[in-house]
Order: sequence, then structure tokens, then C-alpha cells
Amino acid sequence: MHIYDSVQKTKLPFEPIHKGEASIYVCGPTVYDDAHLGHARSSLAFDLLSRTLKAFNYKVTMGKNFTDIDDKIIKKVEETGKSMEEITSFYIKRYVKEMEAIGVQRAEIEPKATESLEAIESMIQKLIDKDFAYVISTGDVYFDTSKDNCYGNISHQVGEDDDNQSRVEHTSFKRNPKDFALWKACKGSEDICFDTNFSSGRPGWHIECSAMIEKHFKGSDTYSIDIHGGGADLLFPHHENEAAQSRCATGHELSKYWMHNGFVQIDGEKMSKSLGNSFFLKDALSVYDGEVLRYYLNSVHYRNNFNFNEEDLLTSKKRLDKLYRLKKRVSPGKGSSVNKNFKQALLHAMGDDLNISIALSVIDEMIATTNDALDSEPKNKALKKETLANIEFIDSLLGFGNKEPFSYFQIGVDEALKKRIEILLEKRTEAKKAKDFESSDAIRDELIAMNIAIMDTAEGTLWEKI
RNA sequence: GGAGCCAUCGCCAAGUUGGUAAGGCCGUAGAUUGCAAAUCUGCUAUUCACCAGUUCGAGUCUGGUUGGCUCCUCCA
Repeated sequence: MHIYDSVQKTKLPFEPIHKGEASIYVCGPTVYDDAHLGHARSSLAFDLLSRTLKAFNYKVTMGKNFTDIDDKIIKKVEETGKSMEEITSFYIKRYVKEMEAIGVQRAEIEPKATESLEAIESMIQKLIDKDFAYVISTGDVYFDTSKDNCYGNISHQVGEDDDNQSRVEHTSFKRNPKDFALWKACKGSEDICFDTNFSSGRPGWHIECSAMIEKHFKGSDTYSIDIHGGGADLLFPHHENEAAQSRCATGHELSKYWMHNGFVQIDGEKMSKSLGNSFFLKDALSVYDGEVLRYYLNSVHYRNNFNFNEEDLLTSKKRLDKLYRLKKRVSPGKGSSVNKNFKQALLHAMGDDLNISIALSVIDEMIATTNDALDSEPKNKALKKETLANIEFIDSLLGFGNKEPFSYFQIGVDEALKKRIEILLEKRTEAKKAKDFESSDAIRDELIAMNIAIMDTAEGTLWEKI
């Protein structure tokens, strides 16, 4: 198994700190709004990582946090008059539900900032005690980046005198321009505050992740976790800062490997709130099936940017359809055991830094070969069973192909419509028997107008929702 | 201003250590079909933004040019 480390910028063999185990921490969402396609992509990317590591027999412990203390949440509290807890629990529920719809497995650990305050406080205290952090008169606590001579090793972004055009605000309280807040003291009475030794206030964003990792992962003498993941936009400053805090507080590096996923773009631009081009996952799910979305969003290598458009999504659906048509052909039945070569080819592809393109091409090849074999030997039971097992393996590794194939092609068709289709098909079969092709073709046209495609097979006429 | 990523067929997209361009969609010819659909088979980039260099040999390495994107502010 090889993964690309975005700090060393090369593909490296994955050698975990504890043999046979893989600890992963991914930066989760700040829960003040619905998840957009970018959240989906990130989740999907690391879901694929987790599934692949499991397929390679690693015992995976994945942690994905919910940032539930944040300025934007506080703003939402002020706007809506609702409590912070009401807002965050609402969006956490939605997030979990929507991620489930696109087949993302739940992380083993899902910590929240509000449940990690003790860990956060003790880590900040440790940094103050070791003189890596300082408290200013307002009660804010800052991390002193000049004390950490490894600062910049993660993102390689810190120049010697980079303050010329830097957009970082220069606060006179800060000792260095790159210093960042570990703790923000209360400003007004409406503020959301937690009491600590240094001041009453709330944690900064970066420290939340570091503290949660220390709290939940056993780590080792050299690293706290194996893999730290997140969107490419988090590399700097968030991951740089996380790494610095953890390094200075614990005396060892935070993560052995760092992985970053590319962005979802619309018309070549990053999808973001500020550009006003974000596309909520819930909206996509109201139009497209979650499994199709999963297939589509995962169809491009995780490190590349992903240009979202409907045409490509439909192309992905066609590809997925082919898998389900094959499944239809070999169903019902029980899977026997996976074809060894097929399994090996898939693992080889995914083991190479999650090369999904190769994996999908391996699947397409398997589909074509099997269909071919089935054309000449329609009753090959052993092949059917093996194919079912192959599809089960695809599902466990890549997270699609699990649905009952007939229902897959009937998504969005209600019982009344189903009955109508059945009646029309019966009529058509009769007309065909009587060689009344004019009538049978008319019925077919009628069905097509209803967005129903039909196909005549040896086992009778089958239909699909287009 | 600083840092980095990317540019491969009409579209999407692979391409570890340089060795002579996967796969999908679309298109097209055929098998099959009453005709379709589905399925299968064949065809579909002498060429990898451009220029120069290294090399027996470069999409792959080096330098430059052009174009696109991202980070340095919250962001997956």
C-alpha cells in the first residue's frame, strides 16, 4: 500500500506506527450550515482510504471531528436566537444523514470540541508552561511561532520576511505576524465562554483538532497518528498550526503522513460560500441518487480538483448502470468467492494511492468479460455466483453495487406507476405474439414517453427508469 | 508581493523509477433483434499547451513561454 504524502510530496509506502493498525484523523465540518459538495468529496476520499486500508487488513481507527465551537456558529446563535447546542446538533444530524446517503461509513471516533474542553485547556496550559504560548492582557492566548523552529515544515509556506503583502492582520499584541490564537477571551456578556486558568473564553480552531487527537489516539513516542487528512485548503495555516502545537506540547510529531484532497469546482473555480457558487449536498441528493453521486464524486483521483457538472454525472450513472445490469443478469443468488485476479487487480489499483481510475477500469473490464461469457453460456451458475461475489467485493472496497438490481432501476417509481408499466408490458407481449408490431411499438413509445426503457430478453421483457 | 498545483482524443480521465499513450462517454461499422433496447466485437490521439535542452530514446527529467487553479483571511 502506497500513499502520497503531501508534506514530502511523494508517494510513500504506508508503514504504520503500530503494525497492522492505521490511525487516521480527518478534519471534519464546522457545523453551522448544511454540507456542500466539497464536504462530500472530502468525506468520500477518506472513506475510500479507510475502506482500502481495511481491505489490506489494517485495523483502522478513523477520527473525524465536528467543530461545534466557532465564530460562525456564534454568529448563527445571534442571528437565530437559538442555542448553540440546538444549532450544532441540528447540523450534525443532517451531516451524518447525508453522508450516509452517499455511502460514507461512520468514523470510529467522532469527537466534538465541546466535549474536549479539558483536553484543550490542558494542552494550552502545557504550551504556556513550556513557554511556547503567551497570554496577553485581554486574556487571549497566542502560540509563539518563533519558538518552534520547525514551524513551516508542513506547508513550506513560511518565508523569512513574508509580511510585505501578507493579508494576515498585524495585531500589535502578537509577537510575530504568524502567531495564532489558541484561546480567545470573552469580549461581551453574550459571548459563549468556558472558564479556564488563563481566562474565560473559547478555543481557537487549530487547537481543537490537536487536543482531540491527543485525547483519542494512543500514538507512539514519535507520532500521535499515522495519517492526517483534510481538504487542500487546510494545509496552511490550519495543519501547519496543528502540527506546531502538537509538536511543542507533546515533544513528537503529530502525524506520520499527511493527505489532502482536491476541491470541488464549478466552472473551474473552487466552490465556496464567498464565491456564492456552493452546491449543497442535500440539493444534489434531491435530484440524484446518493449512490450515483458517490460514484461520480469518487471517479476522479482524490488529489485532483473536481469540476462538477451534470453531464459528467450522467456519464457516471451510465457506467454504474452497467454494473447493475450485470448484477441483474446474475441475480438472484448467493455469491461464492471473489475471482482472485479481479480482487488482486482492484487492490493493486487502490493500493497505489487510491488509483480509482484504474480500479473503475478493472471493473468495466470485468463487466464486459462476464457479459461476454454469459452471452455464450447463459446458464453458467458458477460464473454467476462468482460475479455476485465480485460485486460484493466492489461494494466493500468502493461502496457501490450493494442495491438489489431491479430496485436500482426503479428508483423514483411508485407502486401505481409500476402496475401501469406491468399492464402495458403484458399488452405488448400479447401484441408481439400476434405479430401485431404496430401496436407493440406504440406501447413501447408510450413507455419511452414515460421515461421507461424496455429490453426484451430470453427471460421476458425487462424495464428500467431512464 | 510570496508559496504551490495543473495543462493528455469532441467530453471525463489513467499513465511508480524516462522505453514508445489505460478505461468510460460520445461517434461509427458489424453480430444479435420483427424493429429497437440491452449485450458483445471492430474502428476512433504517430500524439500528450508551446519552445529549447539532456538522452540511443521524454507525456514522463531540466530551463523558459503561455494559459488555468489554489493557498498566504473562514473554508473540505
